[in-house]
Amino acid sequence: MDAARKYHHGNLKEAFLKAARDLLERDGLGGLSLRKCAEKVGVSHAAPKNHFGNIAGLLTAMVTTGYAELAVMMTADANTNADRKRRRDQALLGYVAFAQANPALYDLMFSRDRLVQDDPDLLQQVRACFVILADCSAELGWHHGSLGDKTGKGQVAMWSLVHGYAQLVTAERFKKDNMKGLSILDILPIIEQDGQN
Amino acid sequence: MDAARKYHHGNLKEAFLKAARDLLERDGLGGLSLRKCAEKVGVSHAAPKNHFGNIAGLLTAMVTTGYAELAVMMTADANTNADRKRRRDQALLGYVAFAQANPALYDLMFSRDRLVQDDPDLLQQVRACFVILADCSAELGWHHGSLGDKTGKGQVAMWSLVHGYAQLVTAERFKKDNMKGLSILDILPIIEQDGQN
DNA sequence: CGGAAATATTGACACTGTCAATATGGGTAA
DNA sequence: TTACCCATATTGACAGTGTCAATATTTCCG
Repeated sequence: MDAARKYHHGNLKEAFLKAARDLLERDGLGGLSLRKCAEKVGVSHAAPKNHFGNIAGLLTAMVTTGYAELAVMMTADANTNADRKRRRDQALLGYVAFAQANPALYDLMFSRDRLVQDDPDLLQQVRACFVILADCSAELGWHHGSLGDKTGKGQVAMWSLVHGYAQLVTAERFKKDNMKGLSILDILPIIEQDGQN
Repeated sequence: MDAARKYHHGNLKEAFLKAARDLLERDGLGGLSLRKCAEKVGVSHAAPKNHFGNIAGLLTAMVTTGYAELAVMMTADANTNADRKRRRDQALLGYVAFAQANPALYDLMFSRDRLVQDDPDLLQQVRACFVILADCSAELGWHHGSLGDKTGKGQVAMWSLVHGYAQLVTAERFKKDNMKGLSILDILPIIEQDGQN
């Protein structure tokens, strides 16, 4: 049997995820609904019940794929770049690029009340992204020159900085006034020690 | 005429803001609706139309008061503290304290699709908060020891760091694993130069 | 005092997520 | 093949939502 043609529709789950993603980026979170997705896919309005349970399940699944894509964006050319520092820069640029390419999805990825926060798949993908960022922070000389960071300060600082920057740079409200075209690499040297840059 | 007793209800606008605030922190954004607010206040379901237009107007007004409160939290003891550095620390602690005390509101304050983003009152309060943060960043020695920051790097970095930290520390998802009880002042020294701390 | 304006109510509408009941087709064991 | 079970999809219904037009009530002001 063809795996892509089982039963009525075939791969309805992925079709729903794609439809939801399209609607999200086109009309924003407010323009996304289960019934619109169902119409877009061409099934009845209650079809997603079996696959996602409720709308929080659909959004959580979509967000989970978002974290997976984010990890890919951060490690895209990890092989081609032998230089560790350049790899770190590319990871941070990839992070911001993902947020800018998918602003509504990125916002939803940090939503506090639309997702199933303890979903195992979601947590796994989130941790994968955090590990990559932790590697980035390991490149920096914390504690005023002494390498190594056993307290986690550096990881929290890196996570905070890049997430805060991504959130601000993708917000319509701050685009004109404050960001001034600064890239994440422009402000990164501030948290580096000893003039490495 | 008593200003608090005009017409049917009297100060319906503020009553709605208070009801919305209560519902938001109690039940989250998903549990907040115009009709619940109306029932809580004791008026009909279409009453807020005259004062806020639509629900985006109500949320925007509520968020605007949130920014005003945030500014107060950052400058609460600006007079009692003569030391500039301690004032800065108190401002950052106040910022995070506000986010932790009002997690749902803080999240809504950075929402991208539930607010009237170009509301003049909202923008004014946002800018007031940014000015305070800019003052905080002016305390730091950017550009590797040279004081002064004409590019805005420092302001963007400060805004990104404290917002990212506040967002992460108020997210259920990250509370256990990663934050490890670090305060904003713990990670702040990382973006300071020349071992000022 | 009387009209105008602000404010609140009522009723209706389309839209939403969710659920129970039902229908349909695939997979599998006899 | 046949018969059954289960996954999957449909239908219909329901309560809840924001929004609007029409209407009613109160206050304000000339």
